[in-house]
Amino acid sequence: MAAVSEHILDELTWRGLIAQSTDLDALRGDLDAGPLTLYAGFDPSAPSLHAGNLVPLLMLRRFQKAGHRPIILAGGATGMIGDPRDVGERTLNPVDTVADWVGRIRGQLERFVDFDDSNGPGTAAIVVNNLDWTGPMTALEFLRDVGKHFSVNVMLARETVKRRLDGDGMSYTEFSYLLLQSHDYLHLNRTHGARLQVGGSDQWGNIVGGVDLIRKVDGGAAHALTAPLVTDAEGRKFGKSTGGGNVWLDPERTSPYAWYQYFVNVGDADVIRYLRLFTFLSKDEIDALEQETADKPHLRAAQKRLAEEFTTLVHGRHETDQVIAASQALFGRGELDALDLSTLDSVMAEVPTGTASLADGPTIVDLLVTSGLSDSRGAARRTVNEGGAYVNNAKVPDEAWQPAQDDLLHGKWLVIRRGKRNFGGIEVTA
RNA sequence: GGCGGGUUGCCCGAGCGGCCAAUGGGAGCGGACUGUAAAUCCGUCGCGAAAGCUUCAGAGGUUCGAAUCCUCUACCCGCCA
Repeated sequence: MAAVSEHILDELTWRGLIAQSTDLDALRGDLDAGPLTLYAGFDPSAPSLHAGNLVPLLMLRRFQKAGHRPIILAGGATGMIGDPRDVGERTLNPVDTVADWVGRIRGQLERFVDFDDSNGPGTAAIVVNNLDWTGPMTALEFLRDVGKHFSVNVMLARETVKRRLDGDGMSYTEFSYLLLQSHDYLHLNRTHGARLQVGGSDQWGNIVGGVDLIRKVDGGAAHALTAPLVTDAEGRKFGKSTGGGNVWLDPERTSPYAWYQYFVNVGDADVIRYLRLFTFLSKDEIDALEQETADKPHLRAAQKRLAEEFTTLVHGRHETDQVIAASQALFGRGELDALDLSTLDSVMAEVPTGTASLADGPTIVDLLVTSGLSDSRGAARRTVNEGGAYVNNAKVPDEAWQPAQDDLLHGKWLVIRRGKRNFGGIEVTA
């Protein structure tokens, strides 16, 4: 606990979390006047949040720790419309799918803030769903009370809209997204006194739309603050650079072990920035890790710390201890057959596994597929022929290779590896 | 409602009756180098051991033979009403 509390805006600044904002001095004044209510919205565009969503979510958490009140908005209404993106018109998701996803995401969101006043009086978080106030609204109300305040001229000037008009075009539905989100801000401003909305920088236009609406309709002053979109040093969208696909919060989609491994593998050029964005470590701690990365990069101290902190935040301390132990067992210098059975069992619990029987005479190709390390037998054969297949850390160069009783660790496990760092297991049954 | 253009593998994008499982790029994957990093280089990249099988929005059809031609359906784009 820092003795002298740093101003939240100063902290966000050194963390690199402020991309765009309305008048920061005015915001600072409001923040200093007492607990400020702020919100961020999360649309159910998938059945789970992914790592990138955590930037604004943790931002709410940071504000709460600084004595302010966060509102988490689950986009049950906006999720049925879809925020326009550059690549083209979205396909509408079925209503019951959206409802299902809202429920799942809401459960994930709730884990990152406190719902009591443990961070100070008036800081208890609340969760809302914009479907609750958007759903009952009639089309006429929407057009008269909300639509009337928006100039199509201005809307057409938005970057995303311009790009879309140059490309595939855009439906009226997506074009209207801005109005829904703007109305959310107005609603939360009226009902909960929300005076700040935060989000990723891609949300800037939507957020400012709400600020303008509040001013026009109620004459109120509200603030906007966005965080930069997280990309790696190559400018690639965060979460897309390793293994393809997103890094999900849902442990069924991205196991805690995979999550940990993803962050252990972050490049030197990104790791310090990620520490600032995704952890609550102090500036001094991060600076020290930066120095260590510069001096002894091979130790990967910053990566390990990032992975540990971030995994703990998302999956809890217990899971994190498990995956760290598993990672050490698999990537450490020790021999796999030196692991005792209970350790090996718990390591295998963290990686993808399958079962096989020696009586069936499985080959290395079968093992790669049933462990889940290879998508198809063809891919598995390729891996073997490329010299990327290992059993118990010994290279298997022949696709016809079959395990023998002697190969089993503790009489039951085969540790399969594809490439340098993809581990899986086979539990051998009689 | 009318006319015209489009829908290709994870993404972008060639192909325009056989030589197409389908050029090219990106991503992904494996190897070398290293530090479970980056950059670079090499290889690979529908399923199948193979014969072969299933793909080019969907459904039919023409043909010895279709991603390529015809018909209908869905969706997208543009112009006109």
